[in-house]
Amino acid sequence: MTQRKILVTSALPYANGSIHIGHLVEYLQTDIWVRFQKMRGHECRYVCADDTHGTPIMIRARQEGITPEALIANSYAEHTQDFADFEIAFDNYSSTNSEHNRVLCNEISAAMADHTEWLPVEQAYCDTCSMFLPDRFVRGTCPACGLQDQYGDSCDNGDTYQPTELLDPACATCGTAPSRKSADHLFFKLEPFRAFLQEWVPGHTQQEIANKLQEWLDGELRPWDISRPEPYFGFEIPGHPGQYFYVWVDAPIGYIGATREWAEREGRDYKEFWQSEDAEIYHFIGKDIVYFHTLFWPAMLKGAGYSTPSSVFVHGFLTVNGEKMSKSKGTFISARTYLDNLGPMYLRYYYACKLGGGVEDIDMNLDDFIKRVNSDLIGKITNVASRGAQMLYKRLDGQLGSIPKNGTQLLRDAQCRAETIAAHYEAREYSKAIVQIREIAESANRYFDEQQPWVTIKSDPEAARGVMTTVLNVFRTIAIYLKPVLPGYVEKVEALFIEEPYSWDSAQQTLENRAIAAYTHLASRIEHKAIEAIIEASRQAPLEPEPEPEVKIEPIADEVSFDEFMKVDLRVAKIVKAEAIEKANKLLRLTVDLGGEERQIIAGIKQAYKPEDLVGRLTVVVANLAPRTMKFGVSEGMVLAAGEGGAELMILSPDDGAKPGQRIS
RNA sequence: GGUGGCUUAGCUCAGUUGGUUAGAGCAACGGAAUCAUAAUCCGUGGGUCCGGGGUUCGAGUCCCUGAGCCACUACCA
Repeated sequence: MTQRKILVTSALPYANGSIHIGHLVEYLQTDIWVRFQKMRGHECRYVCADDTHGTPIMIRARQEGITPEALIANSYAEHTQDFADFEIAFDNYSSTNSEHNRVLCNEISAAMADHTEWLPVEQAYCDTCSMFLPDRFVRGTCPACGLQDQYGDSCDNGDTYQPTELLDPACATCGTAPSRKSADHLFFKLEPFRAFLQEWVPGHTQQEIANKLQEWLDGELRPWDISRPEPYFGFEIPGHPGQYFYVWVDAPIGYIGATREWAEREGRDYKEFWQSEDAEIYHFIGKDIVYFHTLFWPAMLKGAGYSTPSSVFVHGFLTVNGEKMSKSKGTFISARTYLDNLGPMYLRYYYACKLGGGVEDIDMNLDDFIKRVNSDLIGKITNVASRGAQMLYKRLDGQLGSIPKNGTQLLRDAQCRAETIAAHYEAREYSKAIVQIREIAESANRYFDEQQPWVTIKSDPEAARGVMTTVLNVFRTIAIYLKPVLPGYVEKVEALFIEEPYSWDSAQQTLENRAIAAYTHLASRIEHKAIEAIIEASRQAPLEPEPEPEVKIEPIADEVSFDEFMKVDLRVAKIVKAEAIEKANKLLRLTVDLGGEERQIIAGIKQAYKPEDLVGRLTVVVANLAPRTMKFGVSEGMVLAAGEGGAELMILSPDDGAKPGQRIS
């Protein structure tokens, strides 16, 4: 077989949070694939890095009173430790905030110069917040139709416009009127790559993904804004002080940066992988970042004269017990919490059992997790070694004999599966590989039972030795097939047989007439209490992990005079009718009594309140707000509520005694 | 509402381009075994393949339609 040269990446974890078992689906899927390729004798390099730039890192560091550099250093230490403890073996784990990466960003943007251009963008700028306001952060009146309080780029009637054309614009955060400020932004022109992408996508992504991408490719490919003005934590663009590369530019370039760092350390050239016909490049990613990896990224590489990915492998998300990971249910499990209670092999084995080559979500049912591991990995697989090796060591001097006639077929059957299993690994159909492996273990257990060596050892020890020799050779074959999934476990197997690290071809050898080492315990069952401890610890874990910070406390708005305040007419209202708007995800249609007058109000509180729970309640509404025409009718007021939105919304209630229609002042 | 995806045994999942009687593991039940850190083996039961229609000699598989769930997206004045 010719040796392939393969570069593999996993998506870069953001330096603003801990690794959790959802992330691990990807890193374990990738690690298994890489280990498999290495066992096959190919040159396969696995690189990754912390993704360190962008606004959230900047804000978080500010909150913690440390520099962004200190923040990402902490994250780096934590992430690399978690990965190492899960037996994830990177050839290099870097950081996007490295000098290598900065140099590459500059080189690549220079190489792409024909495809990029600086265009002045007049953008809203908030002096209070000292930042440019993205479209969504500006609200105002539509210049085309006069609708009030619209987003910065389009209104509900479908008119589109520039944020700067908006009448009465206001910063969505602090409410002050933004000024207009012009800044140059760097744009990457994607449209010229349409033909390339049309051709590239189908052969380099999974079918499902290609279908989805076709939607995008059928539409307009707008230029991509790839710079951000300061303040921004990232790489400043050469020759453009105060301008930074957008985080989604330097993140994927981080793949190259990590390769370059590795190459330098090893005395190699990163171009062997990134500017060569001979090498293959594979990106493992989650389905949430398909867009960046299959449109912008290949186009960027193409434009800058680099190799484009051989394939982008997309996987689904992890659910736990059939639903999204949840902090309150204790299923938001960090890598560290898991490791505090269980060894990495169990999760590696379980994910391997569940993973296929598609983009479907996988579910980790904790009950199933325990059963699957205990019955397959311990009961079936490890038991083969345990019952064979212990008897041989204790009662037959630990000496393997020859494979007897009754064992040749069994062993040959196990060995013959090598290419089938290899094909499954190659196609990332790990669950199918595991099924094969489990079948081998079953056949070995069956053989052991049929031959009854525990009986024959008394009358014909050499017959028993032959059975043990067969069973242990079969087990050894299983271990070789399992090595990409369970590297730590298989190291113990290599020690048991006193051998060098296995390659895929090792499965074709037969061990006869030689000694084995004393059997050491390979794996224990998962105890229920370990799972309970994990759940309990996850429930109590600090609420730090995933998305942005926590509760955002907005700055107090600018002072208003009493007269100005009195312009807002707040009234006690009684909700007399409430119904869900079928076609909307978040909206309820309320009818409120304002003391003799009934109004219809459309409120975005569907996810937080059931209509029937609202009927009869008193609450507070803005009564003199201009009516707003929506898709589902006119909303004649606004119900006041606090909270982050979604299900996290709390509407206001007056104390007992308030009457509908009374003014609040 | 739009787009894409999913729905097969109590649980987790296989089911090639349509082709005998729809499979596996776990769980359940019955039995055997006692070498193995309670681990094994044999057997049994268990299914409206989400519902409805259609194409076909033949549909879990293809087409239409409905429902439920998931993701992205729109609606929060």
